[in-house]
Amino acid sequence: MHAMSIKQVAEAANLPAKTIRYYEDIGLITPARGDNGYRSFGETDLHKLRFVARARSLGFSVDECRTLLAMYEDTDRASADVKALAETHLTRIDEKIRELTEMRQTLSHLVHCCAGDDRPGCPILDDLA
Amino acid sequence: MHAMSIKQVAEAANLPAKTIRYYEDIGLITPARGDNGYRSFGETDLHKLRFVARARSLGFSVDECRTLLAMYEDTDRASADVKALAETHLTRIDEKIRELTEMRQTLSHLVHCCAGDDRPGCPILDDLA
DNA sequence: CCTTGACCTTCCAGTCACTGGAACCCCTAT
DNA sequence: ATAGGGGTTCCAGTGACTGGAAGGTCAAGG
Repeated sequence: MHAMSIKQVAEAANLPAKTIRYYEDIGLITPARGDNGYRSFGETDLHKLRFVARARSLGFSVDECRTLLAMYEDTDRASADVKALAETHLTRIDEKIRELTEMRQTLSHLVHCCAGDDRPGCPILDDLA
Repeated sequence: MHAMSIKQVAEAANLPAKTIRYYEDIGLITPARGDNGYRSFGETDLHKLRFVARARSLGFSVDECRTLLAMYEDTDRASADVKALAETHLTRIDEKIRELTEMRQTLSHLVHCCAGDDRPGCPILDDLA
């Protein structure tokens, strides 16, 4: 038994303690409690937290993390289901990249056109207006 | 005088009426009021709303839009100030693109590795775990 | 035994930029 | 008179935390 305090598990999962309490609040994890009411995290909790942290870092929403966790625990589900979720997410990422790239394009053009000196005339503001 | 109702100005600025009320709430615009208490938008209001809509579409925060509007109205300010703001924002965009591209990279690799059939084994979940 | 300090607990509020909805007012046309 | 299509306010919710207040718990040191 390696029961951990919230601080220890936070360290181990590389997540703020606040976030871990929040994840319990929304039912992502359900750590045990000691006699004093303190949370007591086991290996399984740590594993889940790391799983979620990784998925979050890949941009999945917390709700998707919940689904992914459920899929991970359901050893019978088809890999196609996971793939579908990941592909949807990939599409979303591509869309965001596209939007940002377009912004970048326009903005970088404007910045390039702006003298950036102490005179008032500014093509950036002119474009916005 | 082309006084407009909120619906008309919303149409003209291509913004939801709700958003325009919100912009008034936070002090971005201060439309006049008619005898019946209805908002009455003039050309200046429309111009500001379009300005903000354009800046928002380039990814500036609402607070930055406020600053940009102030800069636009201050005919004495240096173009360097505007450029600095835009460059900071550009850096932020680049950073986001970088993050998303990294996510995309990892995720697309995983998706590619996943059979996506009715068997349970899935490299995507294996990576998360 | 008492205190100090580090830890833990809960709960409430705030973030950002809206968005939805309820409850109500105004105006015109039928 | 009523129906509709405006308008108004205010309150609550979104996502994923984050900050802070008020208070409980525990081990070590004086």
